[in-house]
This record gives sequence, structure tokens and C-alpha cells, in this order.
Amino acid sequence: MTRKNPSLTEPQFFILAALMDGPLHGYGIIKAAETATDGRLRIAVGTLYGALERMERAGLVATDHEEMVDGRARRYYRLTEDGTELLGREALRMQQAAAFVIGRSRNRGVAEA
Amino acid sequence: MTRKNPSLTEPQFFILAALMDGPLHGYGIIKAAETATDGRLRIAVGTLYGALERMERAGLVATDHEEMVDGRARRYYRLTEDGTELLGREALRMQQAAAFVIGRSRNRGVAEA
DNA sequence: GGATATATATCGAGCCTCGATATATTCTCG
DNA sequence: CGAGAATATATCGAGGCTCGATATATATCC
Repeated sequence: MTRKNPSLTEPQFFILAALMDGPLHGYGIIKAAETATDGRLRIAVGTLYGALERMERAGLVATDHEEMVDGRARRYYRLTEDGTELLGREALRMQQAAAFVIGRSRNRGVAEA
Repeated sequence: MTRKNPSLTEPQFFILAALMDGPLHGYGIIKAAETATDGRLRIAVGTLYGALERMERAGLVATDHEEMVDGRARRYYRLTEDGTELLGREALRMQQAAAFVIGRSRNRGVAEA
């Protein structure tokens, strides 16, 4: 997040995307991302907790609440305003980047399916 | 490229995209990426040469030819078939990811402009 | 009883970006 | 004419980020 070109990595993007429908806990985020990508993206646990920590520090997500289930804490995260805004901006940026390539690949052998 | 989720980073994506219109040399790639993103993305030289080397090893780009200009070598890179295919696939993946977020953000406060 | 799913957390290896640094020529503006 | 920017390639170290392994614990399914 402190990078000069602060574009989200794929795991980061789908972590934020998973929180669009409301607060979710770590494992739920992994499952949501997997569903959203038809099983393609499996966010590694090490990636998840590291990314959540960094994103919380950066103010993109916040701890919503904590539940106790079977003696273990389950922490729910939610999108902050900044996180929501960044996610929207990133989606537009990706759409433009994709369109740039797809628009130039007509009749030139680049896979379109 | 040896990663499990081999999604391209933004610099990598635009390096490949810059080569769609034909072979180009290092500095030309940086300028092309800058133009393609309306000045937003400025690929750092360290990023460029490191990425080109890795991508050449991975078979995504190849050295097209070398020119001598004022005693200095200027190396032109071109997309390989694998590179072209990967670029097309990445563009589609990004389009889908973007659509997932944009499709869910109607009337929910996520920036759309 | 073993495997799989649910659930959180940490660590090291290694990948990748970035800015700095180095080197060299050409062009432009004052 | 001299300073600075643009053109051009190349390397290095710091630090950011992902990933798989490892650890821990319960519940369920076979």
C-alpha cells in the first residue's frame, strides 16, 4: 500500500471484493474468493492474514466484530469507505487495461474465448 | 512466472501489451505503457529489465533483433505465441474480475466514474 | 481411525517492484 | 556555451507481497 503504483494484487482485490456483501471472517473470505472465480483463485492462508493486516493498517478494511465459536475467536472484517472507493477505482482500472488489450486483438490471433 | 497463481503484475501486463503492435525496445516499452495508461503508469527501469529477463526465460517474449545506434546496442523484443496467448487470457481474467465488482456495486456507493 | 472441512496464526523462501546509481549521447532553452 | 531534459541500457539493494509448510483445534463423514 505504500508503493508508488498502488495497484492491488489479485488476492488483495478479491479480499476486498469478498467484503462487498457485508462483513466476513478470514476463512469465509477465502471461500468467497474461490466461488467468485469459479474455483480458480485459492488465496493462501499466509497471504490472507498478511494482506488483511496490511490493509487494516492502510485503512481499507476494519474489524467489524468478534465472535466466540467453540472457545475460538472469529474476527469479522468489513470494508471501510476508503476500501470501497479503492476497490471501485481498481475495478475501473482493470476494465480499461483489459479493454486496451482486447480492443487491439481483433483478428490478430489473441485468444478471445 | 513459476508462481501457483501466475497472474501478471501491472508492469508485466503492460510490457506485453506494448509489444502487441510489433517489436519494441526497452525505453520504447516504457513510453508505450505510459501512453496506454494516459501517463498513469511509469514502469521503473529496474522493473523493466528484470521483468523482460524473466519473461524471456519464461518464453513470453523473445529478442527480435538488435540495432547499433551511436555505438550502443538497442534490443528489440517481440511477443512469442505463448506471450500473446497469456496476454489474451489475462485480459479476459481482468475483465471478469472487474465485472464482478462493477456488477455488484450498482446503487451501493462504489465509485463508478 | 483417517481424511476432509472449518478456522486462525506465523515463518521463511523467493518473487517482484522501485528508486538510486552509473554511463553516454542528443537536443533544447536560455 | 552550459544546464537540464530526453533517449537509452544496465545493475543493485531495500522492501513489499505471495505461497506453502507448519502448528493447533474441533466437527463431520466414511
